[in-house]
Amino acid sequence: NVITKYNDDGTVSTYFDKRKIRIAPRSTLQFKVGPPFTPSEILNKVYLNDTEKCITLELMPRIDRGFDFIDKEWIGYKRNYFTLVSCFKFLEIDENQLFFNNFTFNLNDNNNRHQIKYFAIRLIARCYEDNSFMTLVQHTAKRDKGPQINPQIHPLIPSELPNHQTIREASNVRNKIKKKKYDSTFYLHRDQLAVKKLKGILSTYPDDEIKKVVRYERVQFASSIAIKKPSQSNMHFKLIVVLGGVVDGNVMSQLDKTGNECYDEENNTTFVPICVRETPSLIIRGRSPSNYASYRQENKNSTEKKPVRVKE
DNA sequence: TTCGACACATACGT
DNA sequence: GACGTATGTGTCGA
Repeated sequence: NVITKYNDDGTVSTYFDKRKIRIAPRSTLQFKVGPPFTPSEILNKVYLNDTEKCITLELMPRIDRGFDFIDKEWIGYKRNYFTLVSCFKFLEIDENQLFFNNFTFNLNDNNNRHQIKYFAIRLIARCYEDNSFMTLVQHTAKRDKGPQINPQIHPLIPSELPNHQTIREASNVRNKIKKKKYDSTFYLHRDQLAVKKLKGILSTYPDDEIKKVVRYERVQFASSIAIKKPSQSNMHFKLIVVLGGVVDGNVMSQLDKTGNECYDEENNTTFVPICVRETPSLIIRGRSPSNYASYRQENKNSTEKKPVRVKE
């Protein structure tokens, strides 16, 4: 009933069917590495400074909660949270060089160059069959008592992806000392840099606290989405991580090949996709009692069977 | 049948 | 170890 798999960092992912087994909500077994992503698909080239030299960007996303591998399919639950984290890297440039060099990056649109103000990542969901957009929502730890938002575009600098265990450990930290411990893993504080005057791309990020890792936590598919097709067969979904460059003005029509709405009217900037990675086909189980371990078929003598509970 | 709202349960973090 | 927190899911009723 349970499949276990060792992660790169020695932690274990346990995949189990919630129709058969119930695991406590705060159990660490709820954390597990999800499906592998497709290789990067490049949508726009990035040029270094004013040269013709192209820079290769590598996206490194990982799912750390919410998807189980059951009967060769990746399964999530509409009512439950998932966690997706991501970083990115330049293949040709060590991230530490960003601090000592005045690198700028550009996108080409025919003969026009657009200087990238900052790199950013966004998360979207689509229907696997017809590519239509699926709304995602994010809660705070307060859930019903807090606000509900759509996953945002997050400015980001290149970094290593923290391992699965680190994401687990840092998921609900309030303690100051612990926060400090993880700070350099997740943030660069531009205002605390020793560099006197920044000139390169770091100077055009919107805030002094710059993320090194995007963490989409407490994400769910919107409760209103349909899980089944009219034929009653399962709908399939995919999660898509997009790395983009944010540039001034509205250049979406020329450079966006993904159909994303990415012009930000308020700031008059455009998120231009650079590369994307997608999950394989995902199934989302709905709220039907048949998707839970407490479910018992009528007129069967199985009523004495209780759902299996796993204690640690 | 589906969904929002509220409730309960239980391991985690402090 | 007590207490508050976070989150899977049970349930009610529109």
